[in-house]
Amino acid sequence: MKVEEIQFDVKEIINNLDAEKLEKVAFILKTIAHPLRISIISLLVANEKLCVNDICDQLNSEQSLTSHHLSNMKLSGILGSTREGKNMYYFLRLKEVVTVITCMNKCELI
Amino acid sequence: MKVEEIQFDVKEIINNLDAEKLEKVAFILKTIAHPLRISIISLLVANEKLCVNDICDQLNSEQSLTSHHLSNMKLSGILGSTREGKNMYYFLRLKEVVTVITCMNKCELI
DNA sequence: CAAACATATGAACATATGTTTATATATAAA
DNA sequence: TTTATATATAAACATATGTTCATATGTTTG
Repeated sequence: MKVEEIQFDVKEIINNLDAEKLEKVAFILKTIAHPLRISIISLLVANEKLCVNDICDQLNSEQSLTSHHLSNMKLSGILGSTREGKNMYYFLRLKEVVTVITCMNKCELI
Repeated sequence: MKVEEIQFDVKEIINNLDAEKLEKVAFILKTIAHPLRISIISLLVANEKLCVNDICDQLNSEQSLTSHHLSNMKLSGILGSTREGKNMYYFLRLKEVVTVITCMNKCELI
């Protein structure tokens, strides 16, 4: 796909991005734009669901900090959670996040 | 494309996202994740280059605020600028941003 | 060079976000 | 029902970000 074609697409796309949608997009981007959060999301893309301990172990992150980020992302609708015994399992709300993840990897950065 | 296929792709993708790249991605996302900034970028996708006044007029935004955001985005490498007489023209560094914009519109949000 | 125009910048402030520490709550197991 | 385990939460704090206002800088024009 050539640059001009991409650009044309983008122009089309931009015309359909009303202010309200822009704010939603900004909101979701801002919510995941943090290294630890992206790492968490990465894990959850690969794993379907994980409990807090799993995540802390794999990322070498503190329990409390991790929990804070998980709650925030849950509040924002990025993640869901479900309790199983002592563990709280978090999972992706895929529809909203997968395309963002996919996009991120497409970005050719710096 | 079915969800399972997308998910498979994403798993592949995630495996190639090393920590360094994650931070870069987080950085660029954070930089553009703001309504005014996205609006500015929208304009610049549609227009190739615009001076500060053009942008303020079209977005009904304050000169100083707009200028601050423009400088920040320039510092982050999102935008470039070039002076022509009294005017300072800003433009997109397309390679880094267009795919992000394109992605944003694909996100089916809330 | 003075005035007008376009843009940038610094200071002050408000608000949001991220982090740590300590502690509370929920569940399971002894 | 006490203890251990897993997670959540509140408070305090540090830092980052966004905004406004006033003013400085750069450029053109008279």
